[in-house]
Amino acid sequence: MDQAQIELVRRFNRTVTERVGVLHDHYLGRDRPIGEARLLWEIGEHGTDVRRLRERLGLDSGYVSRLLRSLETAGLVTVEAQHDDRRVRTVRLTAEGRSERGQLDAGSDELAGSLLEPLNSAQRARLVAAMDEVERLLTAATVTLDEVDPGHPDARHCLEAYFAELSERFPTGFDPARSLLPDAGELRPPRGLFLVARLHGEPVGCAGLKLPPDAPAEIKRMWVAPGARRLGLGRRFLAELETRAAAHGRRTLRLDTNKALTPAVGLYRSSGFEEVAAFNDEPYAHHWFEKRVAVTSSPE
Amino acid sequence: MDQAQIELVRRFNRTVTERVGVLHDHYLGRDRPIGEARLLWEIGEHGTDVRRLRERLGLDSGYVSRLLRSLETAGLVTVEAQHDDRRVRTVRLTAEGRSERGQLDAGSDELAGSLLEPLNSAQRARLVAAMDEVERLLTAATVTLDEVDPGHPDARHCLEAYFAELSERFPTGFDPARSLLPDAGELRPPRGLFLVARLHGEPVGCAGLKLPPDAPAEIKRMWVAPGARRLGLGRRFLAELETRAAAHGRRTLRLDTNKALTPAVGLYRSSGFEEVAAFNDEPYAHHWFEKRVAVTSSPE
DNA sequence: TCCATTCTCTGACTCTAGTCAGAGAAATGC
DNA sequence: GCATTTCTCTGACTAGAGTCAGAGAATGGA
Repeated sequence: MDQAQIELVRRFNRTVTERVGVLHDHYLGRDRPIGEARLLWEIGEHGTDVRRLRERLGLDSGYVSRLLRSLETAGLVTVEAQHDDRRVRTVRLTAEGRSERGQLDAGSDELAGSLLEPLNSAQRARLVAAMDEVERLLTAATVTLDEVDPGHPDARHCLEAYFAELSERFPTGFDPARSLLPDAGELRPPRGLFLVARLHGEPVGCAGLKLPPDAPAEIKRMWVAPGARRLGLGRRFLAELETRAAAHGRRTLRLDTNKALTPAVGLYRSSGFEEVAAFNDEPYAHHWFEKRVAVTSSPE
Repeated sequence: MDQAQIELVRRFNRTVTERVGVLHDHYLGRDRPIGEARLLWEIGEHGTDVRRLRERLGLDSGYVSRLLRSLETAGLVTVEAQHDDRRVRTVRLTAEGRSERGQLDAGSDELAGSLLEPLNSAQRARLVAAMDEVERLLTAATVTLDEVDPGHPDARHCLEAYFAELSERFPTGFDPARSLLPDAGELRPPRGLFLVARLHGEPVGCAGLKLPPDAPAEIKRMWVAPGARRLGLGRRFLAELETRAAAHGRRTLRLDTNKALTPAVGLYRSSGFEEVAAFNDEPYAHHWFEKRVAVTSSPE
């Protein structure tokens, strides 16, 4: 890896942690210890059960219990057993707790403001744009692609969202019954595979690959959640599927798409796909693409 | 301040502290507690005296003493009295200490590498560029401009560096005796003023303003340290001097410069200065600039 | 019905990261 | 030469942030 890049990243880490750290202590580290503050924040407006809280923050059960006791005696939260399972306890903010949480929120705003405050408006705009870029790329780096069964809850979640989006974006709506839908078996080994992208454990995208024995590999149902767009995930799916198709000895990858999905069409073209004549009669397709892929040395 | 910008900065803070924090713990937080690690790092290759160490890290003397004792018994440092002032003690790394410090260094490199590692090379380049921008702008925001006497050590430090740079950059060299040098009194109230820019307390730039009673205000000796360039400091000096000239009731600001200082010439033009005929016979000047400034309502 | 499991809580610890008050040695000012 | 200051060190604390080993209540499954 490039040493100059490493050096720059280190400088960035140093400056950012120093500057943000100092301001963090100033605006947020005043009265309440950060353990309690984090908890207060994570409880949220509508309350949660203790178990989930513990899981999200990765804390010891005894420790959380003690923190909650302390918040309770300070009158910021109420803890009570759930009536359908009296082992599980639910935490809720009191009015006072809500106000304290609001103060934390305001402190975060002030922190952010004080980073921008000394700059003129052109510099602010540049800083914010660069922060956005850093944030997106760091987030992109934490997304994982995992092969799952198309029946997996995460896969189904993505597929439902995908169909919902199609019926919204296609001017004619989208009726699954009219489309050439692969049955689930076609996207499951050995006849295919299905990938789910996850960010912090939550599914944020999917893509399927059909591997028919007598025809080119075919990409189906590629979708990225709106909140996870602009992370280069589409391109990453394509690269991953290409590698996997090659690993299965396929030399051609193809797909069809609807003209309403403009950004997708652009993605395919810029990823080396070339438009070809219709290779199926999918009623919702306007474009058909194909790409030659390099065969890897050791197909599985 | 723009709420959308605030929101973005908050997202940035959250993502960066989370991601960098986790990796920090993973790569650097292993055996040695961070207090000791920070100290080990700050001692540096060539050793320092305890007082300076304490000052740089802002720690209690008792605490530092204890940390040093612990590092000493671990065989990582030696502490001995300075022979010219036996109250002051000097810390030096042993071979073992140097190796441990090297490991911290390597850990920092690994941390930086692991941020880049999951990305493809185009994304890496974009991330590094954005980090550089963020780093520069955050650094720029911590630079202060203070009015000081031109005889102040920080002012003299800057002026020496300035002259050294001129004699290096001018093809003919630079001989202060041949130049039209304002005497120090001209850059000191009431006949003028002198500004020093400081970053973390270190002087990183200067600019003087002459305020002759019978002629336009004139900028002299503007300089920015090489390590502090690209922070918009030149532009900030100009804006500050303009404001101050206006506050003293001046309607015109002028300056002369040498053609070897190309970036400076560009800065003046883009800051609204217009080239005019020579208004003095400074032998080192090739360009003379002037700008009309708006008079503020309440001149001091 | 009863045994295992799940969930929360309590008590008893540990380790960092400090703070504060003073003691003692060395240097400095007058 | 003596008082004052400077610099470092020691002892005695504190608070935060956890960890670990059970105990006890509720629940679920056979």
